[in-house]
Amino acid sequence: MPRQSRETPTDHVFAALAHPVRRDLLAALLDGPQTAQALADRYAMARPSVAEHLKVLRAVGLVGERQAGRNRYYSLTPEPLALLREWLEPYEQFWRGRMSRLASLLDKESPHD
Amino acid sequence: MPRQSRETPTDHVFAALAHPVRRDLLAALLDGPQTAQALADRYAMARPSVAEHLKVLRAVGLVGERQAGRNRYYSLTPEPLALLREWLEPYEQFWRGRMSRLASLLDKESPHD
DNA sequence: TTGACGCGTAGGAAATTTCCTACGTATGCT
DNA sequence: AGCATACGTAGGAAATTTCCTACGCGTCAA
Repeated sequence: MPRQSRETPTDHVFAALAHPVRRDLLAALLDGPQTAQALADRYAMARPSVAEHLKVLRAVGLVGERQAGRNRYYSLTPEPLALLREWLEPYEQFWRGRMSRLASLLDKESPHD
Repeated sequence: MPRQSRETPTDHVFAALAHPVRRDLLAALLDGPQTAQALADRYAMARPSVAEHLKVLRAVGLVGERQAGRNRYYSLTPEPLALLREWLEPYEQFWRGRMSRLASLLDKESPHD
């Protein structure tokens, strides 16, 4: 039974990115599509473990797969990261608000420096 | 024993943001500093559980605390989210690269539409 | 000083995650 | 056909996370 009944796509993206290995896999795919075996070699990890992580990434749409003979190439599809950027927005706004308040405070303390 | 010997601040920020409750707490703190009790009431969760989550957020620098008599107010300090934005950068670059390749491909298919 | 309240943390149970080896299936080479 | 290789997934052990109640400390009001 899941802990939360309502899970948003953003929830899943954050969960997928939570694990360092999965972020490493995404970074590796910046170099282009690769097989699970190649990725496993690169990170000194058993291939089935890598496959599990890739499954998680695939479920949230961060990687795609393409079959080529007996090889399967995984590729980066970064579109869901837009959800992360959207999530960031109110916090950056909050941050800018604090900065400008700080600036005007400093300005009042020592005006026209 | 930790799973990885080298954990970066970015690792910790991602781990802290992985849990929906902790993201909810950050969102609540956008409204201003609040006590653990007030946050617990807001999310129908026992106060000690909220305190644990706040401790995680505090450890990565996403919240600060201010003692006021017997109350302790937690506040949002969003600076560490800059690490998240930095992490995003190569993927957005990758994305833009794909978009422009797609655009030129479409342009070649039906030029000067 | 005494009692009520807000707080953090200890201790532990339940759920989840992570990683492995073992296995069965499909593909390509000889 | 026969064998080696790449693959996904099952099954299970170990570690981690999450959440609770219980407890002890500090603070305010009478």
